[in-house]
Amino acid sequence: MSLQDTSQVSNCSAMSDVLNRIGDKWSVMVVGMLGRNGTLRFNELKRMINGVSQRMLTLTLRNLERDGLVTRTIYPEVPPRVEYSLTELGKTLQGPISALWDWSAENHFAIVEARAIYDLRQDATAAAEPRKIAYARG
Amino acid sequence: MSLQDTSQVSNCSAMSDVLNRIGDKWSVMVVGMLGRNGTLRFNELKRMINGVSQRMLTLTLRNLERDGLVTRTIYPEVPPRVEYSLTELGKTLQGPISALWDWSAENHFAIVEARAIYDLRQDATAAAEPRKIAYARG
DNA sequence: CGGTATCCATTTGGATACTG
DNA sequence: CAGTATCCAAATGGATACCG
Repeated sequence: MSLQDTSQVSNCSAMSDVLNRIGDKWSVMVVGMLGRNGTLRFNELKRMINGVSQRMLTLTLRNLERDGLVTRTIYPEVPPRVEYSLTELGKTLQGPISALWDWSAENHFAIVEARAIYDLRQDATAAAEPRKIAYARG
Repeated sequence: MSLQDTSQVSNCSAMSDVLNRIGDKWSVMVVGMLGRNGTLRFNELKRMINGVSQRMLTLTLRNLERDGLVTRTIYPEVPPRVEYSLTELGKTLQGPISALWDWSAENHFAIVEARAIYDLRQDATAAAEPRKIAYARG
């Protein structure tokens, strides 16, 4: 099976399944952070990932652990310490995620701009229309 | 500003914003399909993307159009024909998306496997535990 | 510190019916 | 063909309180 073959319509369900996990915002953030920093504690991650709630971070980490992308190490101390890092599999995901991250950094402004233009157009055409539904059943 | 600099904590909100759009399943699928096939009609996309509803495909395409990633061309015929393709900006997203797609194809099985193992462990430890809550308020 | 449990508002998205 | 509109069930996720 050649490598180029991945461009076929097949694997659509695999992609779909994978995306359900790593396609979500928090997962990408966690992998990104762990990729850069190697090992992080729960609250370190929480502080670094802007806006994540404790609940969501916990869920995200559990799912990543379940999928074999992240390891969780508990140190039985008081107060407890739990450290997270990427597995070997998780590290291979770093490349694709980084690419996405870089793309975001490079093109975020273009997107924001495109949105503004699109919205202006919508407003303009909406205003140009002769008031759509009024008078119905009058 | 050097390219390596994107590895800083900054751009977290840009990434977050971008992920809200392209991090969702259907968007990735649409960009993937349009990237491969160049130009596609609405129902062609619908048939190629397994499981997408008409509603979701419409919403996804509108959002991608709004973000400047996809163009929408209407041909005033009967029956109507509407064609979608990637913009230049959209094409630059192809690289990152392809990388993710290839990664999915390569590692899907490893993930499924990891899940199975994780779930087995959970079941095992659950069974090993001495019945957690019972007798409370007895 | 690193969680879990519960509640509840909001969002999401499929199903269905209708339209130019 | 390519949508739009509406309804409604289910999933999502924040807030809060409590625990080892």
